[in-house]
Parts: sequence; structure tokens; C-alpha cells
Amino acid sequence: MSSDMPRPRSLTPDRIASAALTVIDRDGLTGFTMRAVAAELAMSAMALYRYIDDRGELERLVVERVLDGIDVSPPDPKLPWAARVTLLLRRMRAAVAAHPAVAPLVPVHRHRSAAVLRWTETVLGLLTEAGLTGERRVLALRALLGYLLGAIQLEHLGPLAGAGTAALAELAPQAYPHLADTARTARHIDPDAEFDGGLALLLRGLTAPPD
Amino acid sequence: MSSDMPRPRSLTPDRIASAALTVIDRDGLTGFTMRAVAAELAMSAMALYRYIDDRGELERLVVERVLDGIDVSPPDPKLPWAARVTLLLRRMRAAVAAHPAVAPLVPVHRHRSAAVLRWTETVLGLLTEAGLTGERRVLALRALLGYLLGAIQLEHLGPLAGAGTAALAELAPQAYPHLADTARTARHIDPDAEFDGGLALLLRGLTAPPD
DNA sequence: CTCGTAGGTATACATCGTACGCCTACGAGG
DNA sequence: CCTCGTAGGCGTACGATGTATACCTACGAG
Repeated sequence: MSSDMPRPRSLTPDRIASAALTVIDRDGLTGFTMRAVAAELAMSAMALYRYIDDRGELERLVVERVLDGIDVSPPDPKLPWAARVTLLLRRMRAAVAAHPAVAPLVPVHRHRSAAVLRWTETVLGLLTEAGLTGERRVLALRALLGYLLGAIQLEHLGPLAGAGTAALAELAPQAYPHLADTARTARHIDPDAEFDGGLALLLRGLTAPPD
Repeated sequence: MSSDMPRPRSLTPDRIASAALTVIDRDGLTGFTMRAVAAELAMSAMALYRYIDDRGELERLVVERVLDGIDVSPPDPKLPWAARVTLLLRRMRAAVAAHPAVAPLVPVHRHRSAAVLRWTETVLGLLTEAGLTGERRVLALRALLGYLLGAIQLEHLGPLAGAGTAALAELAPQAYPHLADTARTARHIDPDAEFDGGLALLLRGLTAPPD
């Protein structure tokens, strides 16, 4: 055999992910098409299939690329424990916020990302430091992860995340008194503060007495 | 004009939603097609467009149908406060769990559902009873909603929600020690208990001192 | 009975993911 | 240098999808 390297060319997975991300940032998820990504790489659509199996794998690459930028180093140990956890969650949230259109893809492909593994390991380290082990640590992680993913969905899939809240404040006069009132208050809250605030409530619960 | 009712026929929005849900339950989201839903109704695909504007509206109908079954009556006031909130969240979770394949559609169309409005109003009532008002109530609602939506995503979009956790327990031997350990523990936890447990942590934080 | 309207359908089109088969560039072996 | 096998790259094509358009038709009001 003359086997080894007959034609070692062109693309790296990273360049592909990068092109796909460019397309998504520019045209949104609906513009995220095999043909569009190929065009972004100045290739034919089918050429992509020399590097990936199918659309699913492309999505996976995009999610991994978005999440790979996350800094997973443990924050300064001198910070209060809650502040350190908050920092880590904020980093993940910020990574997604930098490319809002990929938000719906994150929950689907999250578990295949090495970055997420590292991030989770770091978070677990912090939880362990706080004295959480065994089942309590599992529950704490699940609660944090649930809150994080849910918050991301709420921010990027909501009724345009603010316009709808405004509508709620108008509508529902006496049929939904609490709702109308809450929506009115919510309009004045900064999204970052809202994320941090909800998280703070959760963290307070995590560190309560071990039953 | 002879205007009023020239031909008053066939379908109600509810029958349409019902047929769509049948299709989704049987064939999953990928089988959820205009043609498939039409076939389920023994009609041509285009006939559907006499009743709905586009696919998006069909999705909305499905989500509304799934969520409409939720019991939004306030639970027995003799129950502890946390138990009452838990009950309401469980109801929403159960409604989605009854049709797992629609889970990805829920965050997208949630805000247009009257059932969600009523449900939210009830939850807000409970939060108010617990002494939460103003910003604190907004944050509490957001945290609960985030946790709920996130938990639903985690359960239905995970790595087949269990198989992946198992894989994590095997993999990642010394590279991710905390993770491997946590995954091993997680395998023995019932999903319902996990949901309730994480929620309990959050609720504990909600009722802590008002800063 | 008639007639206008809304119900229902058939057909058609653009766009999507991707299977298939063909050329071609290029690195290794002579 | 030539040649040759392999993998890169492309053109075409197919089935599926959402939906626009134009048509026929059943039916209730007059």
C-alpha cells in the first residue's frame, strides 16, 4: 500500500465550527444550513460531508466551540463560597449569551462537550468544599444545572425576553392581579441582576443545615 | 349579503391539537408534520390551513393542549407552604412528562398559554402568602420557573436521561474525580426524588431572611 | 332554487438534508 | 520523474417538508 497520506487537506473541525457559528450569528438558527455553512467555507455543500457525518455532528461542533471558551479555573479561594459558584455559573451564561441564537442547541448537545465536563468538575469541587457530598451533592448540582439551563432558555426563548413581560404588565388587569403586578415590577430589573438574584436564592438553600 | 354561515364545518382547534398530539406521541417530534397531522384527521395537508396560519400556530395549540390539563387550584392551605409550592411545580412537570416528546416545544410557546398564566397566578399567590413582594417575588418566581424549565430539559434532552449518566460513571476515571463519583451516586436516585430534592433546596433559600 | 362563501383538495415550488458517482489533486513508491 | 491509489471536492438528484395558488364543491340564507 502507498497508504498513509494521499491528500491531507483543507479543513479542521475548528474551522468548520467557526464558519457555522459565523452563519448562525449572522442569520440565526433558521439560516443555519449545510449549504450556508459550506458557502461560508467557499465549498460545495457535499464537501462538508468529508469532515462530518451529518447535521447533528455540525451542531455538536458549534456547541462545543461556544462552550470551549469558558474559563473553568477555580476562582480566587479568598472570595466567599457563594461568590465563587456564582462566578462559574455566570461564565457559562455569558458564553451562551455571546451567541444567543445557539441557545436552543445547548441543552441538546451539552453532554457531549468536554468543556462542560471540565466546568462541571470545577463546580463539583466547589460544592465539595462547601461540605456537600453524596446525594446532597448530586441534588445541589442538579439544582444549579437546572436553574442555569432554565434561565438561559427563559432569556432567549421568552416572548422576546422583555416585550412579553411588558405585554403581561398591560394585559391581565384583574383576572391575574399578582401576575400583572409582578410583571410591572419585573420590567425594572436588569437581566443580569435577575439571574444573580435568583441564583443567590438558590445558593442560600444549598448551604442550609444538612437536614 | 347572505353572509353569516355559509358552511360551518368539521374541525375545532381542540380536535386539531388532539390529532397533532397523537402524532407526536406516536412518532416523536420528527414525525410531527403537517401532512402527518392532516392524515390523522383524514384530511389533505392544505385543509389544515383553513384553521391555522402556519406550523408555529399548530405547535402553540399542542403546547396549550398539554398544559391545559394542569390543575391550578391552590392546594390545601393546611399543608406546609413549601409542600404547596412543590405540588404546583410537580403538576406542571407531570403534564409535560405525560408527553415527553413535546418538551422542546414548551419553552418556545409557554408564554402564549392561558393555562400557564393561571398556573403562574396561583404560584404567585403562594409566594405572596409567604411574605414575598416586589423584587423578591420576581426573583423567586424566576428562580422557580428557571429550575422547573431547566429540570424538564435535563430530563428529556439529556443523554437519554440515564444512559449518559451511566457512561459518565464509567468514563472520566481520574481526570474528573468528582464527576465520576457524583455520576455513580446519581445512578441510584429516582428522578422524581431528584426533582423534589433540588426543588427543596431552592425553596429553603426562598424563605430565608429578607436581606 | 340559487348563489355566495368557506371547506376541502390537487398541484406545484423553493428549500432542506443527504446518497451517489464522478473527476482530480497530490503524496508515496518506483 | 512518472505513475497510481486514495481521499478531497463537486454536480446532480431524490425524498421530505412547509406553504402559495387556483380550483372544485357542499351548504345555508334568501
